Amino acid sequence: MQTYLIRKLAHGAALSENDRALLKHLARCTRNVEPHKPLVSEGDPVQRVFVMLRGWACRLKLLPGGQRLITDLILPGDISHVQTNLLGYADHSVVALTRGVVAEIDPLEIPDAIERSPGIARAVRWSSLQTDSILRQALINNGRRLSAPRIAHVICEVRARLLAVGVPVEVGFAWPLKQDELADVTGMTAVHVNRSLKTLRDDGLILLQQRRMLVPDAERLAAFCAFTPDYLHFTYASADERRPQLHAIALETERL
Amino acid sequence: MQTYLIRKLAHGAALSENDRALLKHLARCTRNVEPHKPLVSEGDPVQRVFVMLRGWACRLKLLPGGQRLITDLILPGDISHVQTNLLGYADHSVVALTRGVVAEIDPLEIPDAIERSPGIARAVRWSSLQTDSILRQALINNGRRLSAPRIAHVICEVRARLLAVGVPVEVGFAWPLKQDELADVTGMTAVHVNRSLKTLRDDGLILLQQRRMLVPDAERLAAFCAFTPDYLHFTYASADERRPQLHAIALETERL
DNA sequence: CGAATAGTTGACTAACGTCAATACTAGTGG
DNA sequence: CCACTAGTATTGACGTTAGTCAACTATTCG
Repeated sequence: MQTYLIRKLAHGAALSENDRALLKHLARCTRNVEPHKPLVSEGDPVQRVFVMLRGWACRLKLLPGGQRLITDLILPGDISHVQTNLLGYADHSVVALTRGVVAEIDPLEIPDAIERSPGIARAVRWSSLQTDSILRQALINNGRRLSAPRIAHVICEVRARLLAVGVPVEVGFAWPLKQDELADVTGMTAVHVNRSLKTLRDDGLILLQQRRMLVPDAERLAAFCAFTPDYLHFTYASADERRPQLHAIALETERL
Repeated sequence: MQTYLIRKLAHGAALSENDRALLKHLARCTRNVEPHKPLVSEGDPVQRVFVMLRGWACRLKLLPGGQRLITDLILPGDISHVQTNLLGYADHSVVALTRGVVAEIDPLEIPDAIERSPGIARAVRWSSLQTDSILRQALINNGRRLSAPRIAHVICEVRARLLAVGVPVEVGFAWPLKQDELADVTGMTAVHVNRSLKTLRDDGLILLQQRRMLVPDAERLAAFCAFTPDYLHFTYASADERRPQLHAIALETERL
């Protein structure tokens, strides 16, 4: 169950068997979540660190006018609120986008783990560095790209992040984002997202139906939106670790 | 010289006299910087942590098409690249926007300081939390606001951040951002920034001339763009600490 | 003083938002 | 199995916002 977490952190540092066991132990308290149910609400006291073990979630903030914006997509393996317990309350909400499983970690256990394992210490720092980098990239994406490449970039990023934790994206992958949610990710309106998705489909850049996304030619989509995965900093782990049991899972999910 | 740094960090944690001395010692190596000169270039090896002691800088990333976007404004007291040395290279550039002074800290000295002082440990974590929060707010600002309130929000934020480290904003403050730079902050074009600034001026919300910004009615400007300073998390320090020696500094910054 | 840089303005175009009607889909209960 | 419903997706007509191009003015600096 904690596989995604370990696969993700393995990109940030070499993890020994001990480190992996320690991580599994840390993320031992799991909880099922339902779509659209908030994991954390803005203003709530926060005493836990979350790890997304399965499914998607997002951080979002509300504007006075009732508008929303999704600032981060939280994918399997991602850690949320590493430092937030410092404030004592959440300055943004975290909402599940799919059915899923999260682990809750007592933040008091973390310093101990960090002290015992330099690998974990490094990996956790790397992870928050990655979060920052993704945020900055989103700022650029939303600020300096037209609608279609903007959406394409989100798709490329999600695909790369899923690939990095071992989801077999080559055969298509679950795409839970509704059009209004994608609008809140990209700072657009749902209607315009619809039109932009249509052009991506019409140009054969994506195949999206029944909440499944297939990118027939990843290079072409990346070229279309000038996506380069370097800002994700997925460079540390071995290729093995990045793409495990491809064929096994491919068979499983063959049907589109 | 390190006053801004200490004033800023004092918002994140209570700092003893010892802590302050330690911070001064950490930031002892200072360097003058010139406007538009990069402090760090994307791809460069990074072995230093920077602290902005005087003047403004920014982080920016370039797009293939030659477009730029400024992801962070770095104001006096701000720390840059706390964790980046983990990657070994810079994934974005840092460029000075004004003449100024930066301190360079050897990252190897930081763990020691953190171990010796819980106050500094907490303050540094708080600082990177604030950076994250500012990034998320920028995403919302640029994604869900029209041009004039978007710019107004940047002005409100800068004003609040300067106020928090003791710059006497009530009498007007130095505003080094050229219109094309403000365009890169907000994800707009310079022409449209110009028009939006004009409407802000025409509505009496700001007074901007000769690179000096005066906000005659901060509440009105904040209301105009629905700015609330809570995401900056400037809540820890005492009011004294936040607004020290108003007139003394007024003289000081007049020259900058 | 002239050259370079920054700011301003107008006319026009492209991108995106708004409103509203319609179609599709999945789940529900008869 | 068929309505019925609520949520989601799609499409068109139209309005608004922001971008583009280009001329012109103001400021700065050598």
